[in-house]
Amino acid sequence: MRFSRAFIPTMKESPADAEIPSHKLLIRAGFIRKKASGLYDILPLGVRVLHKIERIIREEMDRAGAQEVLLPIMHPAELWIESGRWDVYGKEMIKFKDRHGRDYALGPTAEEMITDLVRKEVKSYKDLPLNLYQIGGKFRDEIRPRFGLMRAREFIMKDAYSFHVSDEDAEREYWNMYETYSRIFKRMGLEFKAVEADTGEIGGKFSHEFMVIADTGESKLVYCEKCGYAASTEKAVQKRPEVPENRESEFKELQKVHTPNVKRIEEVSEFLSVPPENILKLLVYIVDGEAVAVAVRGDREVEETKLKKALKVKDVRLATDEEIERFTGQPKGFLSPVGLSIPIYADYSVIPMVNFVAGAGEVDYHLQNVNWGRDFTVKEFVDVTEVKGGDPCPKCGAPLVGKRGIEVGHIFKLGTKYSEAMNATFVDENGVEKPMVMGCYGIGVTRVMAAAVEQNHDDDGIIWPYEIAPFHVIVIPVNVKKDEIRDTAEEIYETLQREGFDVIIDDRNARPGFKFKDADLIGIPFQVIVGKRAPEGIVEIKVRKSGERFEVPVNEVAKKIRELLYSWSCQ
RNA sequence: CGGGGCAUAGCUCAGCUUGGUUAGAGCGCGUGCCUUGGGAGCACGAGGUCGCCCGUUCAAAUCGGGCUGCCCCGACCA
Repeated sequence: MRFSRAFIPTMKESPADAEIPSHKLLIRAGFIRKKASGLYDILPLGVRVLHKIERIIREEMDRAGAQEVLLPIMHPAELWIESGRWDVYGKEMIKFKDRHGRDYALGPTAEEMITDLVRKEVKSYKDLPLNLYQIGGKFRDEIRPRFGLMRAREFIMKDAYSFHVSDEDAEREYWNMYETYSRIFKRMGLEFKAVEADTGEIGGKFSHEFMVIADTGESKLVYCEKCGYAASTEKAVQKRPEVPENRESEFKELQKVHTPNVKRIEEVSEFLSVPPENILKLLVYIVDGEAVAVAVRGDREVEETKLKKALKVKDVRLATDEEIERFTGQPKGFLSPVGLSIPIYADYSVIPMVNFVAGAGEVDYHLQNVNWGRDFTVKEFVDVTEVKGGDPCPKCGAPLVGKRGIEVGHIFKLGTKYSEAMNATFVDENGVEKPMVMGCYGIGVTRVMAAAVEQNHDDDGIIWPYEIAPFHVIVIPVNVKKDEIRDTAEEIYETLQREGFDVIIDDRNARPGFKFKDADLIGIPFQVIVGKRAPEGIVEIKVRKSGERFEVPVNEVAKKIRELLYSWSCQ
């Protein structure tokens, strides 16, 4: 590719509506352009990266025994009605009618479509297992598209669905996909972590998310370097503490203290010189329409996904100030568990607490030496607070590491939810008809591109991992008007291409600084700079990632790049 | 959908508070000169129904109302 002919519109300034590095840089470096909220044009450089990502996915999926298909993105409503998701999925789906007035949707995911295909064609256990995948456009009318490609309304996804005769076989395939995904993200050169995840709407026994580690990630995760435990904070569990022996013997007398205008935990902590760990935080939640109190240790935060699961409810939200007063008869900021009329669920973190501080149920007063069991009744101890870095691992007790991540892959065991709803059955070796057991496995292809940038960039621009870079090498003649420089650059360009590298030559008649800036911004791993020493047959290789520079003879450029690549792969 | 903000040249933004000549700058774009190891310089030039509609006024980018689009904060997810 010749830069002078390439459609690579770079720019010096970031668009005003871009917030995070990947969004800014992908636009500045000419990979994408915004069409409308959550909709992006993918430009040639972007397409090159996506193709590379897709190629790795295809190779690994095929190797794992999956087969590629391509289903329509326009889904007939009947299938979604049949699975019961036409209304459940609701506003997230783009729905429309054709000229005959029939309902359709643009597919946000394809369980129905694939199940319909398989139920029609597969009747016997002899045809199972089956793992089918596709790579293509998906549409979700997100409530709030944001962060560029990270949460777009139209995006590219690899979605795979597997069908099995038994739960055991579905589980075997689940772990097959787990290994496959690990290989995929490793090959892409990304730092990632597979974590236990909440199964959400889909349900099922377990599920893993694949997170690309990045500070700007929307998801939080914790992992244990000692035993390997890793989980999304929506899922990460706390070990249930033992109730201390003879705790009653430590109980002190309940006391009411005047705490004028002291509401927040930090304020209470400071005013009474009590650490937050010995203050009870009481929150009122509306769960499926009913008010409940949730008690947690003062330094902990409620994780609503866990709360939802622990209480086995669909909807969870914090009560408004008005609702708090109405349901508890107590003022916000001084809520007391003592004499509270609504049920109190207490987090595990409350179990070991003794003689703690809590609100007194009236303005400007707190209670000291409060004890659960004596002063109020806990309806149930539940695990509902967010696990953080530093907390003990629930498996082995070692301190957990906390990180932020970008969810780029998710694998689920679906069970028979869709096969039962849609009557996808097979006949087993005993002639018995059974529903197929399913699994599903997604990778956000466009999101991977954004995540890769989020994880690999610096002040000058993108730093692509070699495997998914739009080009491996950019050849930069510093002055195309000087024959020796231009000719040497052209020679290197052709040689590298012949040697199998993806290479672009910056043959534009521009000043060197201008070209260097573009090369850094676009993030091509190797820059071959052809300058002053070209007449002596010496050029410079600059490594984008490290900034290292090497002077090498013209005929050893490919060799040197190979050496560098080899040394990286050994790390 | 709730809360907040923005909308002026391709991009980033001034001007608006206190209405009044021909609406500006930098970057980018075109032409010429000059320049070639980190987004050079000079000259000339093109480019705008000031998001849309309604209103107030002798007069609206500027004041008021409505609409639309976009962004940020919460519930969703690859």
